[in-house]
Amino acid sequence: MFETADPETCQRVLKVLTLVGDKWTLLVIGHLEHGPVRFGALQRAVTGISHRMLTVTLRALERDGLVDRTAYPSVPPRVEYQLTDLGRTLLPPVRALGEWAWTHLDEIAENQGRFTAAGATAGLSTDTPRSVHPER
Amino acid sequence: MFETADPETCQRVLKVLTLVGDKWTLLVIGHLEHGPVRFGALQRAVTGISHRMLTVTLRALERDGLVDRTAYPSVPPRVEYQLTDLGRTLLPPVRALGEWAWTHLDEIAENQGRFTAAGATAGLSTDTPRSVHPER
DNA sequence: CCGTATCCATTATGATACTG
DNA sequence: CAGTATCATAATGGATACGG
Repeated sequence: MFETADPETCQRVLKVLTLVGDKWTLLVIGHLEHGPVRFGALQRAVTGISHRMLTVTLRALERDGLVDRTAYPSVPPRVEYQLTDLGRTLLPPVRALGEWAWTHLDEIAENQGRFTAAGATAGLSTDTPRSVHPER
Repeated sequence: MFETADPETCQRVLKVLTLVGDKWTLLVIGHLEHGPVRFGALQRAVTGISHRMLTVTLRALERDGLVDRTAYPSVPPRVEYQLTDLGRTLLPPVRALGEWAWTHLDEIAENQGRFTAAGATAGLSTDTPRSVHPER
C-alpha cells in the first residue's frame, strides 16, 4: 500500500479515518451487517455506546451515504437503520480489522506489559554505524 | 462479523480502534511496509504529520510490539523503524481500508454534498406501519 | 537528526434533561 | 422509543523551544 507515497493518498486515507476511525463507527457498521436494525436494538448490541453517541454516529453515516434511515410513523416511534450498497462495500475491510482484533489483541496486551517492565533494558543498537554522517 | 454481538467482542474491537484508529497510525504502518525507514524519511512520507505526532505514534506502536526501533549511535543520530512480525499481520487489514478509501471517497464526497442539499426533502417513510405498538 | 516537554486550541464523548 | 440540546470534561493534536 501507499507505493506512491504521495500527498494525495495521505489525504484520502486521512479522510477515511476521520469517517470511520472514531470510537464507534466500525462497531455500528459491523452490527448492521445482516439487515435493518432498530435504534434500541443497536444500542443494546454495541456495548457501552451512549444514546447520544449512537445518534451522532448514525447521522454521520447517513450523511455519508453508508446507512439508510427508515422511520415508521407508529406510536411509539420505530426507526430502522440499514447499510446502503456503498455501506456494504465497507464490510470486508471492517471484517478484516475485526478479525485481526480478535486474533492479536492478547499478544498486544502482553507486549504492553513487557514494555513497561523492560524500559531501561533497551539500549542503543550495537550494529556497526555506517559512518558518522550516514547520508548526503 | 460480530455474529455473536457479545460485550467481549465490542471490548476487543474498541481496544483495537484506540490502537490504530487514530489520525496517523495506519498511515505510518502503511509507509513501513517495505522495510526499515528513518524518522526523517517517515515524516516526509506521511504528509502533514508533525514531528511530535510522529514520535508519539511510533512510541505507541513500539510499546504494542508492532514496530521495532533501532538507534545507531552516529552523529547526527540515525534511527530506523520497521514492522515486527506482529506489525506485518496488520498490513492486510490496513491495505483493505486503504483501497476502500481510494475507491469510494469520491462517492462519499458527493453524498455529503447531497445531504445538505436534500435536508427538508427527506420525510418519513411511507411504508405501512405494522401496528401502533410494533413489538412486545 | 532525533527526542521530549510545555503550552494551547480544538474536538470527541458522556451525563442529563426535555420533547414528540 | 427515538431525537435533540446543553453542559462539563477528557482526549487529541499542533506549534514551539530546548536537549542530546
